[in-house]
Amino acid sequence: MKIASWNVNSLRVRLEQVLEWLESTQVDILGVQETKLQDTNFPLEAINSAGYDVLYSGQKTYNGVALLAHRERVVEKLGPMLYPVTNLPGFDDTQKRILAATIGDLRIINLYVPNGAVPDSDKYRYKLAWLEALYEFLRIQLNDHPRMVVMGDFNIAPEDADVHDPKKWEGSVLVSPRERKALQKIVSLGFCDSFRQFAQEDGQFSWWDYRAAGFRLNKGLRIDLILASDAILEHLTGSWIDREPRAWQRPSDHTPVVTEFTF
DNA sequence: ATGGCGGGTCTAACCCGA
Repeated sequence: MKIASWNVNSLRVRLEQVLEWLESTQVDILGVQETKLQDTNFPLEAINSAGYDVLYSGQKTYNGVALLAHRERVVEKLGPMLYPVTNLPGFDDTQKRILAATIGDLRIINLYVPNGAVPDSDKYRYKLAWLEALYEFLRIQLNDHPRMVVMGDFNIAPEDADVHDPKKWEGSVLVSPRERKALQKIVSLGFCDSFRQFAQEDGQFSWWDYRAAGFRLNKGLRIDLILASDAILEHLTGSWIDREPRAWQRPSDHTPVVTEFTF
């Protein structure tokens, strides 16, 4: 089974790209971030017609997440998406950034972690508070669901190897020590960064700035991650970044990341 | 050092992202 995560930067603009990519890659479960759509405007029929069940939690203008599961390859074999969660428990937040669901005995969590603006700003403090609430949520969830995939736009590059120019980025938001520690704390609950479970070439990123020819010059960051819990570690068979959609006309600034499992 | 691109919507001397 192939599980993928893609920040599409407006599902309204990127819908055809998402459907084309799913058709060509045969990805089974996809977490989408930054739909930027109210639920009343969600393209439910188009996604259902493409063969996917979908859950979504959106708002106007900002944020918004969705979770797609292929009807024949996932839902009919393992079961429907159940027990959705769209908020971090105990964290008062109007921003739609999380969507969790259970498929069979697999708990899937799709995230759009706050950006954080600049270190020590209000948005940065919100990011750290959000990550702390996420830590508590995942700690509880792992007890009930040892088989778990946590994916999304983490807005954190875990290591300097995930940054095109670590010197230039040092201390900036997306790489600053406090947010990296918050991510490490979450991973330490019992996850691995699936991409790093396999030998990878240097300079592989999942986001490139639209400005200053970021993609052409490969000035990017790897901030889109798929974490796998220890209980499913043995089922990992591969993890990669598909750069192709970033080269398409009118692309998202993120490209999809994929992890494959034996189940 | 700055701004650059590309989404959004209150279409702007706009806001936001990463």
